[in-house]
Amino acid sequence: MDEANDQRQQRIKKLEELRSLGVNPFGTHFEVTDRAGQLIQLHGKKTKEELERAGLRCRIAGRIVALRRFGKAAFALLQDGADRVQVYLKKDTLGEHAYRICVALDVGDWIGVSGLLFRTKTDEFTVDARELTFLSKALRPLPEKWHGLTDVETRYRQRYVDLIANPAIHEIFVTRSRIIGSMRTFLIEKGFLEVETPMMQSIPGGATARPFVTHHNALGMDLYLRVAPELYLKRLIVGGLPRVFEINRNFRNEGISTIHNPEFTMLEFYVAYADYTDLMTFTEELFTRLAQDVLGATTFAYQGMQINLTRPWRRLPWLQAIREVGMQENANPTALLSLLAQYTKAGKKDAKLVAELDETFQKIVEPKLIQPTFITDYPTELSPLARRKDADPSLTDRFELYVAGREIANAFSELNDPLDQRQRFEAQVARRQAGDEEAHALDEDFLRALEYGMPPTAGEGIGIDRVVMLFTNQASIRDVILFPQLRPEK
RNA sequence: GAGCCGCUAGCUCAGGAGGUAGAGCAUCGCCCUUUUAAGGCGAGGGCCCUGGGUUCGAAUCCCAGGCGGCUCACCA
Repeated sequence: MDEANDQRQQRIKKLEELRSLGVNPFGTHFEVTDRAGQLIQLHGKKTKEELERAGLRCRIAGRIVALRRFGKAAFALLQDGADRVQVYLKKDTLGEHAYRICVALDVGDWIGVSGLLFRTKTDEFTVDARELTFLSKALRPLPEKWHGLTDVETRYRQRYVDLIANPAIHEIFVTRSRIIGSMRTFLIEKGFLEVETPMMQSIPGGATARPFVTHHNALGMDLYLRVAPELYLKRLIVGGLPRVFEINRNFRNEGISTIHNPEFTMLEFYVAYADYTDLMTFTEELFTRLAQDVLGATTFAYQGMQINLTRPWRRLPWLQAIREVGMQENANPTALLSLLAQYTKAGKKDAKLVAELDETFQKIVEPKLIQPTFITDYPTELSPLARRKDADPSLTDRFELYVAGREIANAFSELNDPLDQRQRFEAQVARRQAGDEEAHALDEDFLRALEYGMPPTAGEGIGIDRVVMLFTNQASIRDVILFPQLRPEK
């Protein structure tokens, strides 16, 4: 009945044919001694004659992604990881029994082959199969060979098909892994200890964001998925671990967009005895290293912009950025000037003015920060966990890094004065009571930890998904997350 | 959450002055032992996202809903 099952029915029929040949369509083991990529690298340049003389045997496995049949022979294109190699299946060579297996093959099936390397008449590097082992049957057809899979919804929902059909997507996630690997190596080289802190927290802290709530049955209590690991990592600094980092998921119960997924990956690291200016240098070094490792260059294109990571990067105080960029871009410079004047007069403590300036910054300044820029000296009002500037306690020793008009990192000298931290928490609690669901809750244990003494410390968070977007030239965060959040089908 | 756009065969897409649906690839049958978008001949395949409405008649027009994309709002 269901015509969606038409091709599926055909494949089930072939599956039964395999069984009748004594072949298990879902096998267990195949000794792989070669990888397609290796074979191509080692022997792919050899001439027809060289290959013939060498008589190289190989044993590979993979998925059939294309199948060109003749009467008594066939060419199968085998996908092995990121690489593809052609296999020649000939009745005379394989024998009657194995060739009957060939007849039951479909695109999508997994097979193992051992054979000899050669070149065809058309000079294609090919494995001439001597043995064929059927490994696993695919009951569903793969997307079409030229256009592949383009439907965005299917690509996200059925990422497994996307990965099969679109090699470029595969490549993005290889790059993602390399970026994270490179970060980890860099940090470990610099003497950091990798740690893991709670994802389930009874008091969600470390960022201004709405948390997800979950429930622990045995404890009979609600828990929150963390919005940031910050407060736990600082407890470790108190505990005497001078350099720690964590690469893990954060969860924020907020809107979804091309740059927001409810769960996202964050690198946070903390350095005792350092301040935020040290971290600017450190960040430049880290990104230079990443770019070199992943792209082999420190300039690259992102969505039509040419990004140049050459050091040093611009450093621009927050207020100055608003004044400079705001005056160029703002449709109403007079209003902005009066806003800035009011703010200065109000002793920089007026929460409403700060909020207005913050809005101006986000709307007008952010999109203009294309080349890597450190925006420094954020108002204390906006930075409840950051150390105050000695010269101006209304501002903090903090920076955010912007690249391609987007916030990539946030860092500051950590507030280690437990009494000041208590006051800041209390201010947050007041905002929470006034209805701000994103304001921090007061974490008594964190304050207790600070009272044991935290050395001067600088800490930073880097949104890894956004870094991956940058280095892989992707416009949407969904294209750098394997399984982005979607509503359920139906 | 709001606006705009999309949803038709397994995949990629046509069709949309209203008359119950087409192509290519894939599938199935026959031929074919060096192809690579293999080829030749033939065939089958559709809850046209869902539910209402208008109409003699709806894939097509109207309303509501679902899912997705983009933009905006909020955030990293």
